[in-house]
Amino acid sequence: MAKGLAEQRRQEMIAALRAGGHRLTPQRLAVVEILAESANHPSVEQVFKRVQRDFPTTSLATIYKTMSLLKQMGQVLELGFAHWGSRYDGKKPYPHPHVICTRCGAIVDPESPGMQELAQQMAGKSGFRISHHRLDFFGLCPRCQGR
Amino acid sequence: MAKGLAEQRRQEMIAALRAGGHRLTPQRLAVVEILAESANHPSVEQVFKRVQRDFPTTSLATIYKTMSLLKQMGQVLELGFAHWGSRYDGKKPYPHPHVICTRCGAIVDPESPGMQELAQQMAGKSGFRISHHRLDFFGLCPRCQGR
DNA sequence: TATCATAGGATAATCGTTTTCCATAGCAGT
DNA sequence: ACTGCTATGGAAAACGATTATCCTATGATA
Repeated sequence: MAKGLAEQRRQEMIAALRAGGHRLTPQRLAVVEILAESANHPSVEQVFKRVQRDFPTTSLATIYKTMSLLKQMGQVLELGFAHWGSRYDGKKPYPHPHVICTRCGAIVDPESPGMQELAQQMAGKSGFRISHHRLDFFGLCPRCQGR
Repeated sequence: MAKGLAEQRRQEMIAALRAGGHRLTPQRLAVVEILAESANHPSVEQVFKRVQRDFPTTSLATIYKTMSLLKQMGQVLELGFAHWGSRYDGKKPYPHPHVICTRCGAIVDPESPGMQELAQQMAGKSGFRISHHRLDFFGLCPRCQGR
């Protein structure tokens, strides 16, 4: 929403790239800018097409590589789905709830009340008609914590 | 846990197949039995290997088809992941929280306190060391609700 | 500006899943 | 039980998103 937020995120991502010793190529800067600005959780394909507007020779592989790089630096959040492609969040690269339309694929961020809300309550807030949901926690099980 | 629960789920799945006008083939019955009994959220590959013990000529496609059928009848819950294969829950085929080990792939069902718990709290209960989590709601957005 | 490792581009490879096509076998109805 | 219709199983090809490969080009430093 706020213009300054996108700019701030852009700077943060660029700083992270610099700090990691990565090169600031035009393609990377383009991806960063798109991720910092888009509130619609874009797909790789969508980012690809937008980058192509400025750099027509860009390869899809470059987008994937850049996404992967930003992700492992914690600068983008990947929303991976099993049957459709992944979606990316560069504005809030930390875990937070999402409401997803199974028909058009729209993804919105409900204002997170602290995560201790019920599914039904979230449905009301977003105006979505919730059919089902998914709540996953990732980490190491007791057996695996011993390295 | 209880022996009777698996048997009950098996009966329910068979009844659902009958009600849907689907044939009770040996392969389907084998898949149903495995899903009703396994508490470890098996993958397609795991189900496949177990069915093969009884029916060596079984095809992987058959398992996929059967899983898909049971899923669309609401008799199994699919836990789809973007980068690894899907996992299936035939014991509790309705949305509920899962705790997943990112190292060994173990999946356990924490006793669901009503879903209004924080990630940190769930970590304590399961003994897992949570690194990140995922909370998704699926449904129709306002624009799509108008068919 | 010269150097050199890193990054980009094009394409092939990967992998879980789906589709295709035909032979087989459930499951009525006789 | 027997027959016949149609859904289902089996084998392999197709699929689609993502990843790897390989070579050239280009940032970043001195």
